[in-house]
Amino acid sequence: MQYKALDPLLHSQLRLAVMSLLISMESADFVYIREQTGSTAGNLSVQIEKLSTAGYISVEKTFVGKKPKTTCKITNKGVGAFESYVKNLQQYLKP
Amino acid sequence: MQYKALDPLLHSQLRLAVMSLLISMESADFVYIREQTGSTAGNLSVQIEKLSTAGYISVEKTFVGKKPKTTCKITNKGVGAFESYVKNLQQYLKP
DNA sequence: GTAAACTAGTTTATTTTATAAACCAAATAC
DNA sequence: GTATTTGGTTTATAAAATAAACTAGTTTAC
Repeated sequence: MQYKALDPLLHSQLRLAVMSLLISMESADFVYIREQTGSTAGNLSVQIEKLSTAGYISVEKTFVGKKPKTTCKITNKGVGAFESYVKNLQQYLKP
Repeated sequence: MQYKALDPLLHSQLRLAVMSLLISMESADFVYIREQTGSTAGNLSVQIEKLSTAGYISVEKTFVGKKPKTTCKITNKGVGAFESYVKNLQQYLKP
């Protein structure tokens, strides 16, 4: 079979966008990711939780002044998963 | 927002594989597509129906000898949709 | 100072999707 | 003839995405 399976965790528009953002920066906070992806907070919360559970990102919750702040970072595992997802996906895209 | 929406009809592993196959050949029949994509007949039947309803592919049912044969072709609309899907998706893939 | 609105999320419910299982009609194999 | 295979479709179930509702606290406007 020429079409390799695509990691279902990454084959989701929002989760892929989150990973795409995080792969190109050291870390990003919840609000920033929400703005960049144009997602709702609820949806983002769920998808971040999934990526975190899978070990693709790490999530840290702190306070900045009196406001809560959720900061996300991609993990080594996440980088690997993203890279092989992209590699597999390329098969589908080139004619 | 930097991440453009990905056509949900194409952002599905099996439907994308079907479109990927069809974009590089004049036509392909059901059995061939099932083999190449490694999908089950039931799943493929459903996804072909969706692509057909969307006007992304055309489906022709004939008989070869006494056996039924379902032949699929990508439409102009389908080519356009696939190309813009790939274009939008690239944003997510490059760091 | 207190009511209204806003921030930063989480949780729960609903809708949609993907997948699997069951089925059907005809053909071929035994 | 009946068992199996072929080429599918239909229906049921599982999983996912999304939206709506809610929480907990903060800031702003009177």
